[in-house]
Amino acid sequence: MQEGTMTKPGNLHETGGCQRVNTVLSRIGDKWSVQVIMRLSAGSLRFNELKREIGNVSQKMLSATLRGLERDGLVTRSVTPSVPPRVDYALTDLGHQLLVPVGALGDWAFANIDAVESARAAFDAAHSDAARA
Amino acid sequence: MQEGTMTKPGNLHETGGCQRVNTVLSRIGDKWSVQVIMRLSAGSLRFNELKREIGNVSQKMLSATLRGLERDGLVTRSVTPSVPPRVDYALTDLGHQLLVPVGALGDWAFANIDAVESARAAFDAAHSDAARA
DNA sequence: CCGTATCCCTCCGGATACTG
DNA sequence: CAGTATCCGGAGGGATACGG
Repeated sequence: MQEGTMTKPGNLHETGGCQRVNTVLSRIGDKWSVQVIMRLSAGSLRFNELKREIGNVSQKMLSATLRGLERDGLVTRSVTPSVPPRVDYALTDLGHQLLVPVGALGDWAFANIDAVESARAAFDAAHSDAARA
Repeated sequence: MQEGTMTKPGNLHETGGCQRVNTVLSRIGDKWSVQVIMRLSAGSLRFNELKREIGNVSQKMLSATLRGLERDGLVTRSVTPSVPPRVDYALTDLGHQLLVPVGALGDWAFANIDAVESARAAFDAAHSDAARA
């Protein structure tokens, strides 16, 4: 982490910055955005290809997620007006750049998921101690 | 991003891994976790210190967030049974390690927030074109 | 001081059906 | 194929009041 940005106590009083950054974090945290970004990292995909790959996502949420990502300038939506219509989604430069920190986070999560899950198990066990000495 | 983990197409079929990783991403994405982790990066804080620093968080959400982080093994909760009671929260090793990728993401967000916001403005303008030629 | 409990309301997200 | 529209349940999250 760098000291010169939002992590320094000196500018934490600038709450506006935290709020704005939070809007980006919220997008990362929502249920499908990361999945979509990951799938598109290999190249552009059509709507139903995306839907098939992710598997358990509804059309509603997929289109909503894609619209959100498009709105944020992270993916492009290319319509080919043929019959049947064809729509391709791809990452923008910004989207590819986002892939770097998101990938780092994903790698951390992947590396530490066992630690987190065992911590959860321990915590839950310690707090359901209706049965103990 | 590394090729060897969850980002490789070869193991995307292992949906269980994605699901598990998603639980961690959800914690990052929730409204207060990142703020708390950031504040605790400088050292331990008491409940109301934390609450005051963040400012607009309710007790309910702060305690819920802290319990979640504690459950995941990211923060510790130290009770000093005095009168009045004193409770200190601090990052665990795992929490400090998480700070690295989270900081990277925060830095990305901070660096690109302008691009994202202008993309949003452009998108919104293009889609509220009830008034045009 | 440090929470928990309750109420209440909004938004997320799934299922289904329909349109271009 | 690529969505939109509608309905609906449930989780998220704020305000307030109360307990240890």
